[in-house]
Amino acid sequence: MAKISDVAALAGVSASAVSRVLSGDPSLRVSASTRERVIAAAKELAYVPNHAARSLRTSRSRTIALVVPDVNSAVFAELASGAEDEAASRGLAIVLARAERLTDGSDWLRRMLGEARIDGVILQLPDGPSTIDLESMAVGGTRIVVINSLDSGQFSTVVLDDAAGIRTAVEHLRAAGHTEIGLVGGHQDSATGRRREASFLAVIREAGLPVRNQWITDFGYSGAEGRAAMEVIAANGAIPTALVVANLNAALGVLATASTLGLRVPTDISIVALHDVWYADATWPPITTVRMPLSQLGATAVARLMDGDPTSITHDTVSSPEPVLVVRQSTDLPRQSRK
Amino acid sequence: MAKISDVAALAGVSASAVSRVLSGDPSLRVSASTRERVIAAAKELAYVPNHAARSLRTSRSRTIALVVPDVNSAVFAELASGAEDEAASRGLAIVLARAERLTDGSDWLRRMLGEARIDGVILQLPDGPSTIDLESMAVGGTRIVVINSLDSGQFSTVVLDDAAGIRTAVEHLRAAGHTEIGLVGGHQDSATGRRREASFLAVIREAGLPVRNQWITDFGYSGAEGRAAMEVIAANGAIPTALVVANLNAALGVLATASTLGLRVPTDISIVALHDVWYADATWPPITTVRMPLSQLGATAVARLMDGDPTSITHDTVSSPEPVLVVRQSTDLPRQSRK
DNA sequence: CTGAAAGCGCTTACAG
DNA sequence: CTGAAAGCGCTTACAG
Repeated sequence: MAKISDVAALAGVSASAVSRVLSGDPSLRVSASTRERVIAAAKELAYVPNHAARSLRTSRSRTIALVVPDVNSAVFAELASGAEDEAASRGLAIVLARAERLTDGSDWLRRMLGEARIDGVILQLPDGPSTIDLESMAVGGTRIVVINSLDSGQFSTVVLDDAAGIRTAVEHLRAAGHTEIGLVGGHQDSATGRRREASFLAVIREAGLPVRNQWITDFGYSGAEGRAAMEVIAANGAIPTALVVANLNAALGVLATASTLGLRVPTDISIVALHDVWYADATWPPITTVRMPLSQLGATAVARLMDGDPTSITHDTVSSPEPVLVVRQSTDLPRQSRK
Repeated sequence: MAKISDVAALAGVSASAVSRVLSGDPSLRVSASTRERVIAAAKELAYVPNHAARSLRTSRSRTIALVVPDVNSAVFAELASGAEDEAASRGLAIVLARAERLTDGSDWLRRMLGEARIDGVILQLPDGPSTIDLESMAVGGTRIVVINSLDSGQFSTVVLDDAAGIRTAVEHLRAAGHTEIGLVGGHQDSATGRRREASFLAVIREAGLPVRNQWITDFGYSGAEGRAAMEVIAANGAIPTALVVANLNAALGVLATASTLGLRVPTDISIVALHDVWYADATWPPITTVRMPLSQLGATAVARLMDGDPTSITHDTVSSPEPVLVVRQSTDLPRQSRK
């Protein structure tokens, strides 16, 4: 590959001048013709600055890590797309890693940071009790943005507007006439889980609807945990006429177990889930969801990571575009209003 | 962060010695006590070599790009996991990119390569007519491994054993008594599409079963294309008693459209799809699949990219572990043998 | 066997 | 306003 001295030689100027012209140094006053010669020479040689050299010189890698608990998750693909687009438009590369690289005994992130290979980390904490030593990550002033999990604390955070999502789901059910509404929620030792449950309780109370503890579970967001939640709720006799499921993965488990238990959806129980995915049309019944702005979450996280003062802590909520209800066939009128 | 000269000073040796001890240079004969002092000093200072400096010196970035057409795809998550594990065990980082970064007008990959930011590329071509200028990617001896698409040509390739997968699917159907079997296949201008169709025809003919052109479609692997395929097959009057769907995404579309058209699965038609996903239990009916070794595909691609002579072209098929049939509820006896 | 020195390709204070 | 020079932190041929 051509290097900067090749461009300088072809243009008949110094390497310094080439660097400054190409980087758009505003303090540079060079004649228009010189500038053009430099640009033409760079183009002719298809010059691209060597990343390692620039990185060594500037101490910036222009690379960030995206660390997620589960590449399989319903939310990952859209999140990653949003982050990737924003990163690409800024000339950043995104390195992919699963959260297990962060658990005790793995020095993956420590190495990546120590090697100065990444400038920052976008981190989605796993649901449930954390096995990640967050403190030890805050080494050497590393920029960290925690997404879709924490919403306060010593790290910058970006979260979805969970309250708006939950409200959209509940209001859809209320509009259909439901008054007995349960929640299949996330772990209460994770911030999203607490946030979504608190939002749910607030909306239900505000509407003057009954809150029944046996209609509320907090097993978590996986399909298996959704199954467990449905089993527990069904075992309690008086089951609600509708469920809000705080995550689509769990909702698939809820659907499967409802079917196994002979509960017809939506005839016996209506189900609405947070997060829309492309295959929601192929579940049975096709599941009604609330589409959350995951792509924007990813993009915002990249922006927060790179913009502004690295030492300032910000806590953002992505509230635009608003959650959108996607009505499919898992929600209907409540049982008692049928005949 | 500590640098090599800090370690050298603490250990009382030269930077050269530190570099050689830490990199395990075999030609180095240093006293055991010196070696220990160096290692102890590096540990004490938590020394990690600066990646940019090493990269600049060695002209190796120890980073590879994983370029896939669709992060949303049913196959991506497992593929990425396998690649990531293999990469992490080799101290490589994986940069994520969607194939649209490669289409005309985008110079993303050219930049990444030109900047010497990546050592190689694992590339899954999009299904359908290629909009990617493969030739122009072969710049500066870049290592490229094309996966799950091409199986010959000027680039090294790694593919799944599509023939074994298709055979597993067909034999499951034959064992249930099906003789009228169709294929919902991929585009015939993509290599996987051709490979899977050819395998299907070979197995069907070998079994002495009839081949009917109207039972075979080649719309592609997306959910929407699966819908179109089911519509076309259903419109043809004599529909087969079973379908092999060459990709799970398409199978979800097939299921949805079968339901819309009033075709009961598996009572009226059995469906078996290539690729298993975690949410297959939540489709309706839960879909019978053939699990392909996608994780191994990813790992093998990383190995092929990094090992051996960069200029040699290899064409590999991942045939271990073998495709595994996962029987769920979308397959049953054929219609006529029911009563 | 070990260390001093060169050099990878940039950017940027500094001198002219 | 422009260029020469230093230096980012490594690795490795070379000299001793």
